[in-house]
Amino acid sequence: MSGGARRPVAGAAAPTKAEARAAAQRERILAAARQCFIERGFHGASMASIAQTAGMSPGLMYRYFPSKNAIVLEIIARQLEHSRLRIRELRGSSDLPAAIIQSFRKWREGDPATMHGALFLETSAEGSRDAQIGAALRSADQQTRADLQSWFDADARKRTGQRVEQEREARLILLQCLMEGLAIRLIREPDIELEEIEPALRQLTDQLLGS
Amino acid sequence: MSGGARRPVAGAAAPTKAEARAAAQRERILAAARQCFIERGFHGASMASIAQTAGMSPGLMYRYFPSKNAIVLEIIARQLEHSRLRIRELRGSSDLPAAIIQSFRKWREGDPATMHGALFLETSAEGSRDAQIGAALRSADQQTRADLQSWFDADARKRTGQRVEQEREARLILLQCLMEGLAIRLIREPDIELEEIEPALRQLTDQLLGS
Amino acid sequence: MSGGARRPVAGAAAPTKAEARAAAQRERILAAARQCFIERGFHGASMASIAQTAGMSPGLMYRYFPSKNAIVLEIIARQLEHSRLRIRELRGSSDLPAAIIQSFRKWREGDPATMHGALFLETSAEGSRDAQIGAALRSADQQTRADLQSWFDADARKRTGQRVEQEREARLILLQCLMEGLAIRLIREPDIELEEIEPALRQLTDQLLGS
Amino acid sequence: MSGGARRPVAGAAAPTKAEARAAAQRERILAAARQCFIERGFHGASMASIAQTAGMSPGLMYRYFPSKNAIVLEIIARQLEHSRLRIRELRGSSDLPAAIIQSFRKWREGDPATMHGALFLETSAEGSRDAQIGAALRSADQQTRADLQSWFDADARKRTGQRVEQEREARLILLQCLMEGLAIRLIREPDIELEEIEPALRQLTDQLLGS
DNA sequence: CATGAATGAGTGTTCATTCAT
DNA sequence: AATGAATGAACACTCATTCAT
Repeated sequence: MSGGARRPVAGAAAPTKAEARAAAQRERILAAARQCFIERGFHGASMASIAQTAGMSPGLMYRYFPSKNAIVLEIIARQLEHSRLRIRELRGSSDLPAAIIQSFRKWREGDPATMHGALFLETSAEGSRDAQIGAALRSADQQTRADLQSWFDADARKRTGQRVEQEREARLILLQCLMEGLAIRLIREPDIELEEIEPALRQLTDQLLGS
Repeated sequence: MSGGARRPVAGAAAPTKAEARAAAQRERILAAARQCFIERGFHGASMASIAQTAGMSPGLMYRYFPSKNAIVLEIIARQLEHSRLRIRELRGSSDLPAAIIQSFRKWREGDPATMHGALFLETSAEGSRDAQIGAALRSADQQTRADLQSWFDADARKRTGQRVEQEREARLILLQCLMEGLAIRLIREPDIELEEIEPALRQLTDQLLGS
Repeated sequence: MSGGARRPVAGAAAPTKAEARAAAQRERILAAARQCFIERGFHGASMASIAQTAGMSPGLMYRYFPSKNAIVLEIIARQLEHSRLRIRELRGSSDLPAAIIQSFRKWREGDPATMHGALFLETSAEGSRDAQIGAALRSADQQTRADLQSWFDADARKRTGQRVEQEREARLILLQCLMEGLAIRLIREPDIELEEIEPALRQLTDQLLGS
Repeated sequence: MSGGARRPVAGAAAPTKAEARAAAQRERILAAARQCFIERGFHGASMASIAQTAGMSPGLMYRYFPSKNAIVLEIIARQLEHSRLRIRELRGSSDLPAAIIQSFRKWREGDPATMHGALFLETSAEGSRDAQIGAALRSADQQTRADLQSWFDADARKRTGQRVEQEREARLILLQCLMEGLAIRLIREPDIELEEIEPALRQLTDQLLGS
């Protein structure tokens, strides 16, 4: 990004038409791949099926991605970024549990701007085997934790009398556990009524957050 | 053992030598498959690699399991059973958070009698695509929830002044979320110090359990 | 051919270049399969051997046929069609036996436009086990019978009673043909009523054995 | 068979108990193999299925036959012998067509003492590929021809020109039998001179087509 | 004599990847 | 830029054959 324009065009970072097209093609491929991965898994989805879903030939995909694995990695990276943005959105909210619930609700409705549950699970599993994915996961988790941290700091307005002053880190981790655990729950039991668990969730988050 | 009756006991379950050997072979295969599945995933592990790990020829495995899928299902079934037993063990404990921590500690040390994290994740992901696995998961979840239920009932000794009397179900779900979320956490961040989160976890479980 | 419209003809059946190539590939595969089936049988011929004979990779064949069985069925269908056409050719002939002899001569010389003997036998055998092949055989037999029927109708001209003393050997051979042909018939059409053909059979055997 | 007893037992050719048992085992295997071959074909039937049908272990079969192919060859040899005996039975009959019909009727009912149709076809097909089987077929055909020869000689009694108007269908069927039977003949005896059978064939077709 | 566990080469089939067009 | 035909090394699975018991 830094160090000058890659192509000698007027202006600093204006993409050429070709670059814009290439970017659009990449998006098409990634959208198709995401759909196929959700439906059949990373291993189960074939390049041919992704190509068909993207409406292009298998060969063309190799102009934009060097391998299937590269597509997987890019999908994972994007999903992690989406997850992080989703956490960030919660930060401004004054009613945390309601915001969490609302976020999960959108997520469960298949909002493509959020990480899909099956991909979340499969990515986590793959991360325990593939070093590259594992590193990406740890990095994303650190960032997410930092986001939650600043959120806690902002939210630590007047809160009184916690039974014990605990390590912030621990409470952060447990909040994350709660949310990811809920994610799995909703995959494995799609019929859970989110409204019904909201009060209990509120209680827990109150506890974690402080008062 | 040799030269006499093959079933010298009046009881019902004395296995013949052949049956014992067959059972041992099945165990060898399952142990090898578990290891390969952990290392490479359900789809990534080939029958050849499992056979090699088990120290036998590929063809021989088909004497004990009709297909690779049957092995996968058996692995999943056992892992689910182990998960359930692990929950049960916690029930008798007087110090719940400590027991949870202890359980997770054993689990993280790779105790083969507990469900492996990567398998847990991959099983959950696969369950969202494969109907048979999905059904097994839902069934196991119901049983686990029932176990937790009875545990709650037993533990509902004198507890006073909850801010709001909430639905039991919701609290059960959230406890499960917390634990499963912690499972994922430990896969994705193996360096988390369990002792450091114990106090906060205790706080949450107290909240969920009642007082 | 190049540079212009891909379908320059007003007619309906002008194939594109790609379609023509696909058709040619299918023919190459079928020709190779036919040869391999003749040499080694339906079950004895492997996809690898067919691919090698066709001068292509095994994987490529699956672009044109979904399975080995589909190739077998196509080969059988074509052979049945050829058989039927061969019967039809005879119809116009004024000298039937000469035409039959001529037809068999071409057939024995390996004319690939006629059904190969070994395939004929193996198809008949397989038809007694495989329902799909069995149905194809019965259907083809019905059509052939209908063709022969119309031939009879047209050919029922005046016939005079030759009574030439012929070589014994020839009559022996034909008796054997009759019996073995009847064997095939009864496999392919198990519902034939033997009583109903007895008089005609008697006539023929009298002719063969007799004065 | 000649040259003295193989084991130093009293008497010339009296089989020992062991030999008798071995012969019985061979029969069990052959009977099971015949059934399996009929149901699934030479290639489709596995040694395991034959062993199960015979009620013995796969390994034991190798004590009596060196290979699966040896079983196939023995089955074929026996079937050819049965065919020949069947022809012989016809010889004494005063009413040939009735005897043929009767023979085919028994055959179709699955008389295990006669060659099974599917085996007949498959054997004929296999004989065009396997030199050993081909030679066996040619040898058996020669013998059969010789049997028919003597039969002709004996049966050349006075025959009168019946000229009954018969069912068309029956004549159609027999024409088809004749042609298909000829097809088999030419595969099993490629040296047959078509010209030499033309006159007799003409006679038969005239009979079939004619008034 | 008899078993059946064990082998390993072979089967039909799939699929990531390449490349001539 | 784009195609899709082509490859070939997997894959899951089968089976004739062997051999320790």
